[in-house]
Amino acid sequence: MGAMRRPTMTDVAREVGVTAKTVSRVLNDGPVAVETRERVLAAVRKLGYQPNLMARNMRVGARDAAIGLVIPEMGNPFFGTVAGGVESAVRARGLTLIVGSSDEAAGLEQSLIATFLARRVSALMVVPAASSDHRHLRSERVAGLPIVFLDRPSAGLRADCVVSANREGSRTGVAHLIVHGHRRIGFVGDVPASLYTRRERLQGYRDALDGAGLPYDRALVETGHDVEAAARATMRLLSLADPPTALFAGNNLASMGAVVALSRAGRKDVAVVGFDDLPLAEALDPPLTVVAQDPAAVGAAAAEMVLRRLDGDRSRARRTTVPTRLIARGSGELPPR
Amino acid sequence: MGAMRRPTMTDVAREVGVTAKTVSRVLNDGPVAVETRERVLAAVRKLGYQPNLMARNMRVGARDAAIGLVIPEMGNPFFGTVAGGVESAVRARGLTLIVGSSDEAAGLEQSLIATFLARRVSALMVVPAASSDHRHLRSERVAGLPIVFLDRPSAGLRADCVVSANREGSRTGVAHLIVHGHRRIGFVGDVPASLYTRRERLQGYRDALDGAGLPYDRALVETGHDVEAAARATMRLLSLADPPTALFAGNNLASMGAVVALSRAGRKDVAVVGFDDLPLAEALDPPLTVVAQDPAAVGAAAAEMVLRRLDGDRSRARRTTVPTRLIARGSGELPPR
DNA sequence: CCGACATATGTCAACGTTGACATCCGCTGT
DNA sequence: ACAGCGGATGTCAACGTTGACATATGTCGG
Repeated sequence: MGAMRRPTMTDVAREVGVTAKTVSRVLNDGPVAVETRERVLAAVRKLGYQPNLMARNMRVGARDAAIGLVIPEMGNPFFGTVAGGVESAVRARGLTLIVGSSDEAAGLEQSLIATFLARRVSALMVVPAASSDHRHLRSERVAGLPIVFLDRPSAGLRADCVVSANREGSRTGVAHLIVHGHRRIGFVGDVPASLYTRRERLQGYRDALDGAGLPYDRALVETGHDVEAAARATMRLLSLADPPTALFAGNNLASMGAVVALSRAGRKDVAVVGFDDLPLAEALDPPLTVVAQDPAAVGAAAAEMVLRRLDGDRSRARRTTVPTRLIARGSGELPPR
Repeated sequence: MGAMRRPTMTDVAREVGVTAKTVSRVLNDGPVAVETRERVLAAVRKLGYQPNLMARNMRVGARDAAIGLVIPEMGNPFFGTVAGGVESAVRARGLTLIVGSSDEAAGLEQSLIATFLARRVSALMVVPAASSDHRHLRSERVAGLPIVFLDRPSAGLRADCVVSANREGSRTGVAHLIVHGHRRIGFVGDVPASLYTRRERLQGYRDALDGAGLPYDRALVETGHDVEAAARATMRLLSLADPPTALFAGNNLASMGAVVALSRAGRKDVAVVGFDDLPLAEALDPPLTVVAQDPAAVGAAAAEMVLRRLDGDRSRARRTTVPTRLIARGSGELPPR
């Protein structure tokens, strides 16, 4: 018994002695005699028949009951949680979510989007890669395909988008450090500098400094995309001639890097506030104060938006902002020095 | 200009004044006059034509150039990293990975697999949900569809599978605690108790006890699937009449739970070894000793296996074990009491 | 007992693409 | 001049499914 062809409707039909159309009707709840229906179903089970969704979708011209989501990295729990939020919302409607990772590269993102489109997904959700451009999606939008961007807005395309309150959240976090007496506050941010979230959060940092009449010192702004790079960035800040007494970390990896670096350096006196919560934040010494995002809520909000669009909502593109929340645990309340 | 139909090959052909077949040839590098090719490509760009993969795949009868991966949870960085490992390996071959989450439910897993099959993926990779059964996939296997299981073996199906060295790794981790003088060691494990990784790791724990002639005390085995549940499990262990002096945590969430609980209880004297590394392990106080898995390697190994099968390898189903590595950082070397 | 009508099933074509094969053209060599 | 050839393009059918429409069979009222 070699590798055999997957059975088709016609095979099932032949087995029962009817036409493919009758099988089709059985499977689509059309009008079929009870007895026939049962024989067809029996044959379906016997042959292990599974309808070919591709052929079906092609015929009915419908889009696929799947929604494509593109995220920059699979391994980063932030995006994983976002995807989880999207999935539960989407699943509740009987739709399937298929996820792919762009590896933060515009080229991969575009080809991933192309394969999703070629698969005729019924909607597209995208966390844009750092330097991507979405002009190429204009024709899709015109053709009525719902497209929603998450965490970062689109470039070159008016479209729905759901983001965290980056600037406001950062301002609050940095202001918190200022209230506790800090005047030199380092910023450990994501890379590249052009990244939307990084720009917004840096802007919030500057807002807070401005609000307190403190100067903006470029020497206090460092960068690193992964944990180790962020740790090195932190070390550079600490070894400045006039080092910061507090750090603001611009995302989860930067927070980890800062925490790791301080721990290696044995510095428990440096105040830290991180953007985005960490699962072990409370177990650190001192426990980490954070500006918590709600990644699952970002995903869920974006999914709701997509579902509304699928239901025919044709209103203007809207930007939704998911609030952040300051959670004071200790590291952000340390006094200077 | 309303929502318009997506252009087909025929539309492009009409635009240029040739047949659809010629357009097809241009797009598939068939023999076409240079000048014709250029005019066709121009029309393709002008109309924003994108080939319909569904129709194409149906015609050529080929399976889709996509591989389906089912994981139990999107938000858990362990599975995210596994998926990342799979994706880089698969992408290197020009294949697309589509990921879905079963939410650790056998029913969802099965329907997710069904939608992948209906989309004619060319291979299936599955991290089985806790209590799933894969007999229903037998016909697919016979039909030559590569199926590889990750992290946990399949139930009711002989198939390739890639797992971590769970039992051996746990044995090593627990033996490490024993070497440092501990005789009462708590086990904080995953739930349900029937979960493969949980069983294997518990078995490794018992192996180590046996090896040292220590008794197995069921009161020392506690359980919790998420961080908070694991923290409560840890508290229960600590409040026993004859509490453990060390803890072995059976996965990343259990480790976090244990760490959080100890931190809340202000107990820095309890030794801990966790299965699976955590990004902040070294920044904890004391730094966390772990039996590190290599989730990306698990994903990569499974992907290699799938690619071999796709290349026609018809040899017997094989089980690959990815080794673990003990990383002593401090928490596992604390003395009893 | 006939026409109207409902129910069960069949026939055919079409969805967008490509494989198999046919045709058309211009060029070569003799 | 013409067979022979190779390159460019066209024609047709088929992939598996379902919509539109046709046909067969039975049921009922008058």
